[in-house]
Amino acid sequence: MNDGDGGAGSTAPRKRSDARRNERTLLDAAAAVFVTSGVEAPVRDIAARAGVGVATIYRHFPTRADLIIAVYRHQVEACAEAGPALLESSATPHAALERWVNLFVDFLVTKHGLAAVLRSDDPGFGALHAYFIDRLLPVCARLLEAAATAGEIRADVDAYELMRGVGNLCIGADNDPRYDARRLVELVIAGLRVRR
Amino acid sequence: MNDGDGGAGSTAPRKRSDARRNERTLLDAAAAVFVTSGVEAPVRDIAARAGVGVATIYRHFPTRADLIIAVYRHQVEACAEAGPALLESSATPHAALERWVNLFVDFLVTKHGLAAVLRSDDPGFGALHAYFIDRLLPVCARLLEAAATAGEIRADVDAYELMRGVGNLCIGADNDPRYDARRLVELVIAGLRVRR
DNA sequence: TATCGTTTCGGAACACGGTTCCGTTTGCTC
DNA sequence: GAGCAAACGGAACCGTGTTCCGAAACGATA
Repeated sequence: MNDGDGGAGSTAPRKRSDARRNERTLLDAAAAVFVTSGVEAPVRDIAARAGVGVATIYRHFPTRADLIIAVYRHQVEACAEAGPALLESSATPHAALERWVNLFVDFLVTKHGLAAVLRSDDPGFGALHAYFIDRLLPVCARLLEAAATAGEIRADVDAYELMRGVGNLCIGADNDPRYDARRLVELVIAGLRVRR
Repeated sequence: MNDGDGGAGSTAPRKRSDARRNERTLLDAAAAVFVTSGVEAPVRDIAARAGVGVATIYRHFPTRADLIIAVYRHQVEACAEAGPALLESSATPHAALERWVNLFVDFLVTKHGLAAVLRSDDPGFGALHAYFIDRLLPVCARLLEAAATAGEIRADVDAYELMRGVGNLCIGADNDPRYDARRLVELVIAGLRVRR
């Protein structure tokens, strides 16, 4: 949470320089390994890539979830911020919702194995699940609400359920040419529409 | 495939009695353990429950997928056979499709962890994936085709993609009270309908 | 029923990945 | 430069899947 150099200037003891350097190195290494081997790549691989010992990973990122969060934080933030922007720039709330969901799906399917781990009941990934929910659920809820208010979609859809469902649909969407998650998600979005 | 007592009387050397007994015992034990601990329960747990050594499991079921298949074969068969029956007994092909998909979903969500393993890219589960596809895909395709012919749904939906999507939606549907896979699947089915 | 060859068994051993521990090193402060 | 705390690295530990091999059980034969 606190990287040691910014902060509110309160009780942050500023980390040692090698610690900060390693943290950065680890993030880069993890990002690289995630691209080639997926987010479930062995910890040792990431450590080797970064040229550090495995314990250093655990020291900086107590759970694997923390590491994944740190690696993708920027992109998740961008996705979260895109919500309101899309709502403003789109012709209709439904269009905004659709575009936002596509953004989310594109993010998930390009990160090998991320969707699979997002819903994992493994307590080790609880933090990851929580982060995504905390950050994106309100955005999704806002879009849903706007579309429902505009009478474009059913009012009985729960944002959590939708996000969870979309996340699930993205699982394994890489490495299977016969399966296109985007099409299925599109089907769900179509199912949301009120029948006229 | 061949349990050693039936067969075409060709080259089946009839297995030893203890082997047959253990196979049955293992199936029962696995079924029991799957109910309480899910299909990803440790091999040792299943062996212990059956009162046999771990090697005995591997001897009878070379991969975990083979064991899972054997345990659920009856139910999968029943699901497959329900397809044509529903098509005949339902008012419309679309109704039959909906009911069949619900059957499939009910099956998946009541088997802890099965959906998660069904789509797994782990080669060890390839046989499981293949079995489900082999057995159920034609049934699903038939229902889709009938509904499409009747003009009730889009004609551009691929059966594989639908099954895969439905399977994905069922992942983790147990142990999360906020997530109801049935509702999401319903949304997909609704999305299939042609807009009038 | 006693013997023997073969099948099957059981558990130890191995492989592999996550996680923790501890002696050593490094950076910071004085 | 000395002292101290933070941080490090890699060995060790643990749980799980998988394989190996000596022992036991089976069933045919005499």
